[in-house]
Amino acid sequence: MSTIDTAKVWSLNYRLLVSVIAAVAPKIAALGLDTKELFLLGEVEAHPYPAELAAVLVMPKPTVTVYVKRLEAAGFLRREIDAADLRRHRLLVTPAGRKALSRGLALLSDAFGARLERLSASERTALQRLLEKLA
Amino acid sequence: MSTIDTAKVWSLNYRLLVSVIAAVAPKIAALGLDTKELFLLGEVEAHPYPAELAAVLVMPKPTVTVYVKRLEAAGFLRREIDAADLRRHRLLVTPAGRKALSRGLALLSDAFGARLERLSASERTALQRLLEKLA
DNA sequence: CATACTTAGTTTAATCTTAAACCATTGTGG
DNA sequence: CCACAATGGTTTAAGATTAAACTAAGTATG
Repeated sequence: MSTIDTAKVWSLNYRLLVSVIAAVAPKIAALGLDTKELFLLGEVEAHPYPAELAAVLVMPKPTVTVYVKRLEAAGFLRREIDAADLRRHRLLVTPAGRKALSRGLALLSDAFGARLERLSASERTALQRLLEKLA
Repeated sequence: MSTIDTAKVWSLNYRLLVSVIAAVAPKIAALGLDTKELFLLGEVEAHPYPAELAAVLVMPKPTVTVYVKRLEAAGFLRREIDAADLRRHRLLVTPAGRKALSRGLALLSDAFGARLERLSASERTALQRLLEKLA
């Protein structure tokens, strides 16, 4: 595959993601969540500290600070100072946060599902397998 | 695959893109280009009008205005008023723009190359075809 | 223990992005 | 023709994002 084609595949993939996410954004917003807040909330259980979230989500620390503040204000997150290390803020998803998270993920899933209807069943299976190989 | 898993696959895919792009961004910047400017420049030949670019790249018109201005200032793009419709600005990639574009795409291609090496040649072709259908 | 070094998270200030309103031109129905 | 809606593009002003500098806490070294 040529250089140009390789780059094209990825910019296609990128555009696909951006457009599907843009399409669900309003519905996610209705849950009281911004799309990126949703992604962040989805990683809190696995990575309960802001510094870890910044690393995993590939975003700068100040951005995490802002999102965590908003999620906390919205009641989707709580924070506790880690007794063992007073610098660290352990984050906890509240029940309301868990509910919003699962609804948000369902919306995302639906949105991608709709797009996937352009493909046949076997094509969908193939795509999923390819993405899993890459991710 | 459950709802949650579907969403997870796509958010993983999203993160993959973001992190690889973040990794090449400095090299692309050395060409005098921002990543998004590169994506835009790459579509100018196929879609030579700002309104079309906004639609294809899933970005608001004012954003296109800004990027086009910068690309023009950098000498990568020229614009002509369309004789047939005085509202339209036809965009043209300059030789310098073409050079920067192909270098930028090569950088992107290198960065994604490692990932794509996980796939066979035929799998890569299949992936491209599937993404084209979806995007 | 001091001193210097690293890490967690925040603040501030600058930059990037974009919604809303705008102007100019073109298309259209009466 | 002539309102009037639609389209292409820009401006402005507000909001989102983030680099740089900072505070506070922990770690390591002599």
